[in-house]
Amino acid sequence: MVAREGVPLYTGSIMLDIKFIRENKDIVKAGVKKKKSDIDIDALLALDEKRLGIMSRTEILRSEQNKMSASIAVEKDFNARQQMISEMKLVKDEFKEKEEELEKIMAEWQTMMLKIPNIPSVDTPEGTDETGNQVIREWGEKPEFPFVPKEHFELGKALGIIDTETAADVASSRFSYLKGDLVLLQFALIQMCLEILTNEELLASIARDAGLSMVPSSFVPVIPPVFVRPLVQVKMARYLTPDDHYLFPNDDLMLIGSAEHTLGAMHMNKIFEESELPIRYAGYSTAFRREAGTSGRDTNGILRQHQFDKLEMEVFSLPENSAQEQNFLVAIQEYVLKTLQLPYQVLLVCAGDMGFPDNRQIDINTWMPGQNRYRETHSSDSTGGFQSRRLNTRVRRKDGKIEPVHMNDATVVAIGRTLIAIMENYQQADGSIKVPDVLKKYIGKDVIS
RNA sequence: GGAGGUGUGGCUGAGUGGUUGAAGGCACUUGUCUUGAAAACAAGAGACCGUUUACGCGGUCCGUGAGUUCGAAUCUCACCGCCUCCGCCA
Repeated sequence: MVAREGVPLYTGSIMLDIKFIRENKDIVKAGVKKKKSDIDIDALLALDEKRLGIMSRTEILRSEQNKMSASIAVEKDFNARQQMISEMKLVKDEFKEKEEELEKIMAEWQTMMLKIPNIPSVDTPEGTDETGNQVIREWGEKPEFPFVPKEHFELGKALGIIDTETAADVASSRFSYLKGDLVLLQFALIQMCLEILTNEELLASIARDAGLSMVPSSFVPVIPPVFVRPLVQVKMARYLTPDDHYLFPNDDLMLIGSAEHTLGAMHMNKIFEESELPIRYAGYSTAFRREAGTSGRDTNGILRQHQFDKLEMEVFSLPENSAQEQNFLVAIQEYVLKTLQLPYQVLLVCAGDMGFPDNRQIDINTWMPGQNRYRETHSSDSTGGFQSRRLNTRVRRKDGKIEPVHMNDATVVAIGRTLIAIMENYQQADGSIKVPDVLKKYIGKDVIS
């Protein structure tokens, strides 16, 4: 089922609806172009026409076969029966031939379909890389230091709370030992965020302050598997380049790069009733990333690691509510950063820089004084019905119509980078780090020194 | 790791080669009855693809995939999941 090389073979129903592509050729073409994909929509549609032609011929043959079989079943006369059976043998041969032809075209068709990215929303800016991203909001006062602020790895090493050197000997580069108060800080962050996500009163006020007319229910905390089947990753539209993932071919498994990968797949092949939605999850897991092709970039400290822990939100909602859901998730992200008093900017990610399954992506970059710039700490992906169509996660509307649910995922807190932001923003002249007010109660001290 | 068992529609559960997308029950929807509800009775209800203005028609789906056969839920093989026992580990 899974090819050892390349992308696992997936034979389920697929991605962008082919009907939608047929009927909205120009929209899809423009969207694909905006996303900087080189997939040829005209070629796909031509292939699709061929596919439908062969399909209808196969179905006619199959229909004849079914009718004949039924006749054979009720035929009492032995000779007549034998006669019919030998006739059927001929039909069978032709049928097999057509079916093989169809199979070949289906494989080609599917390969193309899998390569079509989600179409960017209208408000998504044009652009090829992160320079095209638009800052839509900024918050917070950048701290002023009467000294030259240090980077997190200098602070961490001096305080004995980050050890990448031993980790490199034991594991390899891009791993680390987090120690002492930094570990307490991690669990304090997680605890604080889970308290936010399960406090319905607070969630309601976050929604209200963001101008959203919704009464959100609590997020359900989840600890998901960190291993996932490659085929499921294909359905999540997260199996793009095999090099990005840790693969375990002996077990036909791979490590997740985010809790999103196993949270989003929780309801494969499920039809929700309209009244069951929305469903909101908060998943805590370790994320694993090979960081292939990033050698030389961010090599110091814990900014870009092969392994880091992360709390992630995943929401399944009705299609008409998914835009609002994304705004809600971003509002939660901003609430967390405001609570921690960390300056940030909110970016509308441009078409060329956004994820393959996204139709709208919002990133948050948090101020890192040691680097004297904003770095990405949060991401929010609105994938619409793109992933759910592949996963076959649907909703039965009140009028009986069935359609893909919409899916949103977003970071609550990515541990490594958030720790960096705290360390660098809260550092003091002597190299110690003040504990943010809201975290003091979890750690039981005011300063890490 | 060894031995055995098992996988049918939202749930339960019949069905071991021939008009079986699949009996029965539960749940669901709509009627009748009722002041209303319950109960009873009657009828209806799967998903996907193609085709059709529509009614409809055709095809696919009984864990997944491949095979045998004129014909597969039913037979064969592989894989996946679940259960029980033994071993091992926590």
